[in-house]
Amino acid sequence: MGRAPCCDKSNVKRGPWSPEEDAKLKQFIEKYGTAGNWIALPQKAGLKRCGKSCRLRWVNYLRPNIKHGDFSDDEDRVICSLYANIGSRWSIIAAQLPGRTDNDIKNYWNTKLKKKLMGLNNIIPSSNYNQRSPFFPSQRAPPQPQPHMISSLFRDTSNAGVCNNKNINFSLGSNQYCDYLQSQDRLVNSLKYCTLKDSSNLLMFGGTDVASCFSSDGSCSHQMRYEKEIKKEREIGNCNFSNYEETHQNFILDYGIGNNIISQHDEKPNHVCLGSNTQNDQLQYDVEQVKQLIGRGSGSDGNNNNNSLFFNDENKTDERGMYYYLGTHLN
DNA sequence: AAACAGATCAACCGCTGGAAC
DNA sequence: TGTTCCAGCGGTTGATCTGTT
Repeated sequence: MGRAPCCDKSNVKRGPWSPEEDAKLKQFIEKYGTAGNWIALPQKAGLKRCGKSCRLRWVNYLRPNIKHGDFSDDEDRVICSLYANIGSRWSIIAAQLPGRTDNDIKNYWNTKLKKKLMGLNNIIPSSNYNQRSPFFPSQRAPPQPQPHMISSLFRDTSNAGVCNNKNINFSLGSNQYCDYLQSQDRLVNSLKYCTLKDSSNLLMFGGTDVASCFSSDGSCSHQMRYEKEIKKEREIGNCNFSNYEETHQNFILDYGIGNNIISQHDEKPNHVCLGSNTQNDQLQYDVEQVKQLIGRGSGSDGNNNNNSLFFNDENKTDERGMYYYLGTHLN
């Protein structure tokens, strides 16, 4: 049994709003507010519209101080930086840009900014353009700017010592990628490359293999995960990854499948946990060790560039058959 | 000038989470 | 604790605009 519809769809007007409707809605809200009930508002305001439609019209168009068009370079940077960090959470991004709506930013990203970045950013290996994704073999991987690629646009080479900064934040995550790993019951060097840092010293994971798991909508993002979400994912047994406890300088990086999310970060402040299928299988390092284990790579971003750092504890990564690359674009 | 293709963006849809009961 | 309702969110659609042939 589905939910009851929010309004009688046969009795409400749809499509573009007329100036008269705009005026009615604006006048009503300015006089009475929304009274916390959008569903009841259209009837009170004398509008033959769905409450949702009214809300959307107000929020995206009629609300005071709305800005449209002409995004500044600064706004571009904010959008890109936030997208690199949190992905397509447009309402959060919009909250950082006064006067901009989530809808506007979403449209701007999808129609202009994404293409602009594609044009500027040559990180996307050209060989990938006509290559089927190894993770989604049946799907031609469309070139999409990925967060780690975007970050590289904002690199600050003066931060070359980012890995020595205490604010290192490891992040890896992509629902599609996780779903894939889970459904295939397969770990494919889940940690591939960690490309870049931006001015906030954020390290984002990405790289050739991960970047090639594009979904058609480009939503294969490598997002920083918040504790709330981690908990949720733990609860549903999904795999996902990172957490950053600023208070304790903790970093947890978990590539596991199923019920293998590490949960002991509160117990071991200043530790980095990599992996695991079981807690015994974890690789644990304190922050100082991590600093020492990060070295320069010799070309492993899939683009034949000598531009990666790597996190490499040979004793342990060998037995696990993987390395941890921290790719950067340091020249 | 007409036809077509691609770009744009306002609006819609379905889902989710939280509040109220 | 379970159910219902609603606001808000992100993805998608489709009408319109703009550029190209």
